[in-house]
Amino acid sequence: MTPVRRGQWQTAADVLSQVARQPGITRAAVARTLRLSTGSATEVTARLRDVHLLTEAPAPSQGRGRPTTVLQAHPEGPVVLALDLRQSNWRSAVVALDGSLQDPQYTRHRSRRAQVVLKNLRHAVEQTQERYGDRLQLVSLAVPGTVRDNQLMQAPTLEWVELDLTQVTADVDVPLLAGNDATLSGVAEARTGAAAGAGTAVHLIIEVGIGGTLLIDGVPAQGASGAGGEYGHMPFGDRARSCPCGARGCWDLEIDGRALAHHLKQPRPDDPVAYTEEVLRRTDRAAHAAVAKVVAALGYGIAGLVNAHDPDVVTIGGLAIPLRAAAEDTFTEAYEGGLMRFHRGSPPPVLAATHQPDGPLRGAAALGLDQLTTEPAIATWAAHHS
Amino acid sequence: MTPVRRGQWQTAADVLSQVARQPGITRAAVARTLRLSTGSATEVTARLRDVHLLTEAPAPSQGRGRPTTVLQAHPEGPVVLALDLRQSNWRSAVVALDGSLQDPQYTRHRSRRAQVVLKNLRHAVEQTQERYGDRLQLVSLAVPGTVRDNQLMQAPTLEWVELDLTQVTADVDVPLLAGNDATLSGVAEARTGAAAGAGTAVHLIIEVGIGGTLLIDGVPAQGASGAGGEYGHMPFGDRARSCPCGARGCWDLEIDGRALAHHLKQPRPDDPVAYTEEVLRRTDRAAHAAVAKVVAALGYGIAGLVNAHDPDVVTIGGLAIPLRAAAEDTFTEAYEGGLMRFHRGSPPPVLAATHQPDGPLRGAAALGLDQLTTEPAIATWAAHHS
DNA sequence: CCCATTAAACTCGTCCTACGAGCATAAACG
DNA sequence: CGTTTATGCTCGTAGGACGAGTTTAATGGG
Repeated sequence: MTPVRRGQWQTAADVLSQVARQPGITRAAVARTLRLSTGSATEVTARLRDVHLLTEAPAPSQGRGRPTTVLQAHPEGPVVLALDLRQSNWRSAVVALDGSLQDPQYTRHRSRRAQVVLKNLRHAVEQTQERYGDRLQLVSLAVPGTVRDNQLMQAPTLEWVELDLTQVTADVDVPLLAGNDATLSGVAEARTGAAAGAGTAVHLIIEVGIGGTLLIDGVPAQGASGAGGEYGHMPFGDRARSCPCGARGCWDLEIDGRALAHHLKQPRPDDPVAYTEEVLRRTDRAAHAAVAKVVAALGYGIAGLVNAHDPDVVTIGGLAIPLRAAAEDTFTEAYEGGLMRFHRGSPPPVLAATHQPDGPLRGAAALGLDQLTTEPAIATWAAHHS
Repeated sequence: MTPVRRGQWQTAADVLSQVARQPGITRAAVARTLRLSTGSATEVTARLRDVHLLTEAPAPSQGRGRPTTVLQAHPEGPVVLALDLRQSNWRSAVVALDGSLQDPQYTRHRSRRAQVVLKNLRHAVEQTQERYGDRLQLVSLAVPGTVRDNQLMQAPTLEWVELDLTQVTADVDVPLLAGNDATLSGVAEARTGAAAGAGTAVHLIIEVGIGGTLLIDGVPAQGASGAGGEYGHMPFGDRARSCPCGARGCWDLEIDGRALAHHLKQPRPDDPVAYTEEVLRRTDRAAHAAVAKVVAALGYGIAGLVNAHDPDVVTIGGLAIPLRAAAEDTFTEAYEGGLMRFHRGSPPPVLAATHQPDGPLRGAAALGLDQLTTEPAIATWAAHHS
């Protein structure tokens, strides 16, 4: 409750950010990267230990010299509850400051009705609150749909309409941070996955339609209301075809199972993901041709995004990985053919995402931890913990 | 040369950023926005005065109470030389910490040959160095072309090939910051123009082709090598048409004078800008139809970018303004028709840029000042000035 | 014209943090 | 077992931010 003095916990915040971004980092390594003197490092870690934010464990010795310690989350430290809502199930984990996941849970939906699912999430939040008490600082939720200021605007896979997600934390006095699952999986890739270390990264994931995000230094460009990253609704496609989103010529329509069905002159599939997997298993010429068309549209669109954003790396996830693998040459040709000439010398690599199923959960965890490792958050926590 | 103590000049840097971003701001206003106590404000300004970074002038009194002061750049303070290279001329101005432009100059190219133009710029830099001495901290250069790590990759309007721009500062020991003119005009709009205050903004400018940038909190997303923002080379267009950039179906080809000529079945114009202005002056049906097609492509593409980035506002400059004005309804129809449904309730406004001719210069100045108002830059300056 | 009101500047004691220098310590190496 | 090496620890110093109290310069009412 004492007013926060400017810069008081600045260095401490920097240290915690390091710990959150590189779990298992040692005290000496942190001091080196932050250019801290050993004296300051001693002081900062002592202070962080005093307020229950960190503990230290002896690090395995690396050659000569006095061994250093590994910085770990304090057993009484703050945590984030990360939730990942998916079409047929949802997952949760409690995340400590060093990024470690505790109590991972996996639950299949019994009912897919919005109110039932939200009630289950709310229950999970309440249980976590009971278990962790004041340690629970934030709930970070990944949702497969367009999210705007904690409101779900549309969720085609779940077939939900507009929905207030703050219901999830209605029973507890903890802030909620809801985000799009594709965006969050991009965060995971940019922090600890295939795009780790990239200054600018583009992440794309195909499930039903294509979603993604632009990441700058690991921070997603979420736009004015958090709805950024709807790359599937850029008009890369045939303007004659209209999209359920309301626009026409959307890239989406050229990419997912619906596009395959169109090329194969079949009716629009109920489950575009399963349909795509089915087509990928087929070995006939028609299936190959349809896949090639989709892969070309993918490579071509990615090239456009590379032209626009000049990323260090592009990461792809979901069905994009098997699709590309099914027509590697077609992809490369479309991708490189769509690039501006000066990019061709060293085109940004298009890498498969490494986190895959737990990307959204990891990303939600990472963005949640970002909130905890800000200076004001730490100062507030410290003020309450002697 | 004394090592910089962490956080030593943090508050001072915050104050200077305020001054640079809001020229003419008063000391009291700065203290309020930064939540500084009056005591701290007194100390910080005194320190900044001592090291020749700021001066204070009495502010016109606003009602009761002791009058405050306006924070201004110190007459002996650091400056940036902002340069704006254009097709037929170049401009320069010396920018002080409070954003004030001194010694504005305007020079028409006598020759458009790269080496001649660069020599003139180099001469201007040298003269500024002679006049300002150590006060000159940075040269910030706007160029109409793709810039990558201070190298010009392509400049279609100037018809220059790859070029090392660091030649401009070869005679002086001052860093160079080169950037694309469209990107920099976007910075100007986001800081003090039509997009002022926007968290996320998209800026687009049509001259020869279409360029632009995504701005997040006034900072352009410049990509891995500074070549971001080439929106003209997203494949929004007809894939059958190939673009001089090497790709196909570029938006560029649907937007500028070359597109108008295509629609009017005329040969590719030498000067697409003049050609566009000419067509805009025509009153015949064919010209109107051609303009309408281009305007539709513009609105449609902007909608795609809005879907992808969810900006607070879109700003347009150059020929985009008269083009839209020539077919307002067509634009609105294409723009709103291309938006995802949930954006239609309140589509981001598409505003005319307010800086227009001096946008790139202002943007270059702003990004240059960003460099000077960082904590390490201030600490270094202070160490050298008693 | 003077004094109350108001907003802001100034002064100063206190607290806090980062730093550096010097010293202590725990491993590996020969 | 001493030397080498990297790191941790202690403590004196310096400087900034803050708050409380005081002063100052304007307005506006009586």
